[in-house]
Amino acid sequence: MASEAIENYLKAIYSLSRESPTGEAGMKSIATMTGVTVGTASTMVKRMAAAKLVKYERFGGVRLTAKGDRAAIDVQRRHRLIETFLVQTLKLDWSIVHAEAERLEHAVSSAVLEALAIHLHHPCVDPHGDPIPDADGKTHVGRGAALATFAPGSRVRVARIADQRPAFLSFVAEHGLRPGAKAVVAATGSAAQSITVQATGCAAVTMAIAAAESIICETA
Amino acid sequence: MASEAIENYLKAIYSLSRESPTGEAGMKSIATMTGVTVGTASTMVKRMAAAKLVKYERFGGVRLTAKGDRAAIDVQRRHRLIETFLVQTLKLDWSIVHAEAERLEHAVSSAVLEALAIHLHHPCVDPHGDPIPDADGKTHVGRGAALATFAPGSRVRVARIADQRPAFLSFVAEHGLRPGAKAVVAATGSAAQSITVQATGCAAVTMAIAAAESIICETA
DNA sequence: CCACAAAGTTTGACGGTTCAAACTTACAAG
DNA sequence: CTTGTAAGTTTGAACCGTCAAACTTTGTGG
Repeated sequence: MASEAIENYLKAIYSLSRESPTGEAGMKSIATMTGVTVGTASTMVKRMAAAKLVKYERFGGVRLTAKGDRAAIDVQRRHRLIETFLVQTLKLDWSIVHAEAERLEHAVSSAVLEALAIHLHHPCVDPHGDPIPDADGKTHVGRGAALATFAPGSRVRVARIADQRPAFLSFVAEHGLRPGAKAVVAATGSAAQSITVQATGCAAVTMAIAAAESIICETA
Repeated sequence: MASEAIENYLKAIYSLSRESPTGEAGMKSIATMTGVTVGTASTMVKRMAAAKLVKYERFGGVRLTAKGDRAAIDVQRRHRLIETFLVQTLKLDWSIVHAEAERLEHAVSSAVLEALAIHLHHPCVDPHGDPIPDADGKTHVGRGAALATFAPGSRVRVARIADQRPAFLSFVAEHGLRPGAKAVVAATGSAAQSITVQATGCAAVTMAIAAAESIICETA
């Protein structure tokens, strides 16, 4: 249906508008996220508007239509199921599957996708703890807050890592902070903008508050 | 490396030149096989020649270079491993996996491909019995002759089905003639251009000699 | 309220892949 | 040896996705 390029714009607009207070995405950020110049993003968004995937007006923000939203969620389902498959079935490393899934997500038909879902027993989160929308596009929302918000002494369970960069994922895994792991917040140094945390069975690690923003936890 | 389009031309030229006495492919057949006009094929072959993937001169036949040959075999390996995966791991139907693999073969990286090979225990034939080249591009050749060439009374083992059309594959499967199955040639009607064969545990079936050309067997 | 920076738009161009249609070559049959 | 046909080539145009660069709008600090 939508071309590979369009699917990438959909993903970008989806995630940008999700974390914007206005619920709209700007051209600059769309361009940055898709790795393209602002002019290109502008051109493509206009094309997407013609295809009724987004709504926007000149110099105003970009917002997905219901159709665009559904399409974006579809891509997300494909992406996350593929990541799960790559880690679980093919035993590929957690830290690299994001890039691989990025290429494959545009090539899986829905027949293959559903067979994949069956093979994996309909998982509801991917290896990073991100929720996988079901075939109807509904997502089972997980609660949780950034590790940065917990007070010293808190016992937490890691739910999700909200940063796909391989180096960060390797760092996190190395210190035992994968989704599902239990940990204790040892100390928070507000002066040093840092937080120290110890996962069960691992050495304590100190990281910047900014990094801890990407580690989503629940009270254990 | 090579674009998706180019990979498709490579596959076409590879298989056409393989079954041509001269070892060369014609523009018309390349165009037909890739589903494109002759003019387009001509244009693209010229481009491939510039990229040293094929050798050809105006109004002469097209032949793969060593580099093109290697690239074509690579695509074939990807295609066949994916087909095997779709049938074996995802339990998709034998008769439809060809089309699915056609879309996926351009999106699997070599990391994913090798992980797939390991997961499948390095199979050497795909679900149709076609040999899967190894990572170095070497193919373990299987002997065998068309079912059409066996005399009445011959006991055979089906080795390979050399026709990917879903209807044909369904027909073959329905009569128990999947790769690996044992069968007996009951009769050959040279006047009716037909052959009757019975797979172990199935009813006998009569088909045209032309159809039996696509069923490759070995003496059992 | 003005000027300037940041964001957004437009335009012209390019590479890749495709088509239709006009044209050329090769070759076999008479 | 001519000629008709099948095969092949070329050309001009289109669409997609992209860029660079010129331009316009918005909104904010002084």
